Amino acid sequence: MLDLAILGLLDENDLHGYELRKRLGDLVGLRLAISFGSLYPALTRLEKHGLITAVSATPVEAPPRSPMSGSLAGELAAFGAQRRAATGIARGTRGKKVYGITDAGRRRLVELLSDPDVSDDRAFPLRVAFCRNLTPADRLALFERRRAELAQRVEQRSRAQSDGRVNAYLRSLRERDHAALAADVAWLDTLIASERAVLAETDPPGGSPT
Amino acid sequence: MLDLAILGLLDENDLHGYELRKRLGDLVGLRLAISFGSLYPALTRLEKHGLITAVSATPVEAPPRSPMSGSLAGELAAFGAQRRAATGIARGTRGKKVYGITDAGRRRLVELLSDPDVSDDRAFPLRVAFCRNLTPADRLALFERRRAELAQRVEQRSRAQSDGRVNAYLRSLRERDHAALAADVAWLDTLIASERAVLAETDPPGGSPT
DNA sequence: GTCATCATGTAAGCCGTTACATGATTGC
DNA sequence: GCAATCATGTAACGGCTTACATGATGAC
Repeated sequence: MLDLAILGLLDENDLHGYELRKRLGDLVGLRLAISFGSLYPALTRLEKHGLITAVSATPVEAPPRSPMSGSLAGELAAFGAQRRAATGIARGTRGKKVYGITDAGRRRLVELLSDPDVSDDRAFPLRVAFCRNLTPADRLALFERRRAELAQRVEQRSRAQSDGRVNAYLRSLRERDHAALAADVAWLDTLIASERAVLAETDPPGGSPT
Repeated sequence: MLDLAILGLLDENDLHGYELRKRLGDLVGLRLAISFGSLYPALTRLEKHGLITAVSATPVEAPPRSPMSGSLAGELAAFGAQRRAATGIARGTRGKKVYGITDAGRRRLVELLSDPDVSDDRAFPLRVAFCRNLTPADRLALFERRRAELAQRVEQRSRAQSDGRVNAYLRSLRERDHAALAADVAWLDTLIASERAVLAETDPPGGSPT
C-alpha cells in the first residue's frame, strides 16, 4: 500500500520524503499518516529496485515555504537559495533527497492499480486516487470489481443477520454498517456510469457492427 | 482490539477459541476475521493474566451442531458433557478448551470501553458492540468523544481541501469521504440522543436545581 | 546562540498474518 | 479406514508504529 502511495505521488511530482508524507496526509484525508519509520526504508527499497530514482535538484515548484509571504522575505529567501546554489550549499541538493519515478516504477504503478484483488479497504481509495494512470477500460474494470466485492459483502451480512440475541447497540451498528456499504456501492455506481460515458464517447458512436 | 473482542464475547457466553472466531466474524460484519494464529496466543495470554479462565465443561447453550438437531441430541450432548465416556457423543470436554471471563476480566473490559482515545476506527465499532457493559453516562461520554473526533476530522478536511491540482477522481473520493464522515456523525447523534433519553428517564424528571 | 522546523535515518516492538504441524470426532 | 470438519497450537514473517539519534536551516 505504501508503494502504491509513493509511486502514485511521485508520478505527479518529484518529491522528497518529508514532503511526500505531508501530501499523503491531505491526499484523501484517508487516515493515512504514514510515519517516517516506514516511509524512508520504503524509499530506499524502491530505489534499490529501480522503481524510483534520486534526482538531486529542483524541488519541482518554486516552494512557497513559509506562510509569511511578505514579498521582501520571500525574495530574500529566493535570493538566498540562488546564492547558496552558487556556493554549493543549495538547499535541495544537500540534506534533501528528491526522488522521481522511473519507467519501471510507472509500470509497477499500473500493475498495482490493476491488481484483481479489490478487497483491501485501505488500499482501494488510494487506487481510485491514482487511477488516472489506467486506461478507461481498466478503470471501469477496477470500479466494477470493487462494486461486486461490496455487493457480496452486503449479501453475506443479510444472510448471517438473523441470530436472535442482538441488543439495540448491535442492531444500530449493523444498520450503520449496512448504510455505509450501500452508500459506497452507490458511489461506485456513479464512477462506473461516468466511466462508461467516457468509453461511449471514445468509441465511435455508431459502434462497431461486427 | 483483540482483547476487547474476546472479553466482550466471553462476557456474553463461555466459548472456546474456534467458536469465538466464528462469532467474531458475524458480530458486526466488521471485516473482523481474526486468524487462529493470533487468537490462541491471545487466549493463553489473557488466561495467564487472570482475565479469563478455562472452564472445562458445558458449552453454555445446547449447541445446535448439525441440521439433525432435535431436542434429543441436545440433551444427549448436555448429558455427555458430564459423563462423556458413556455415550461417546459428547464433544465438549475433550479437545475443546472453553473459556469464561473472570471478575478481573470484566473490570478490564470496562476499562477498555472507557479508554478516552476514540481515534481507532477499527476498534470503535467493537466498543459500541459491547457498550452495554458501561453505565449510561459513560456510554454517552463514549459516543460524544467519538462525535467530537469525527467533527474534528471534518474540520481538518475542509481546511486542507483547497489545493488546486485535483483531478475528478480525487474530488469524487473526497466527496465520498466527506459523506461517509457526515453519515457517521449523524449516526452518533442518534445514539447520543437515545442515550440522553435514557438518562433523563433515570434521573428524577424534576432534575436537581442548583 | 538558541530554538523551532525541516529532513533523514535506525532499532525495537506491536499486532496481526500465513503457513505449518497436530490431533480428535464424525460421517460414510 | 478415510476424508471432512472441528479444534488447538507454533513459527516465521510482514507492515507499520514509536522512540531514538542526528544534523541542517532559518527566525529572532
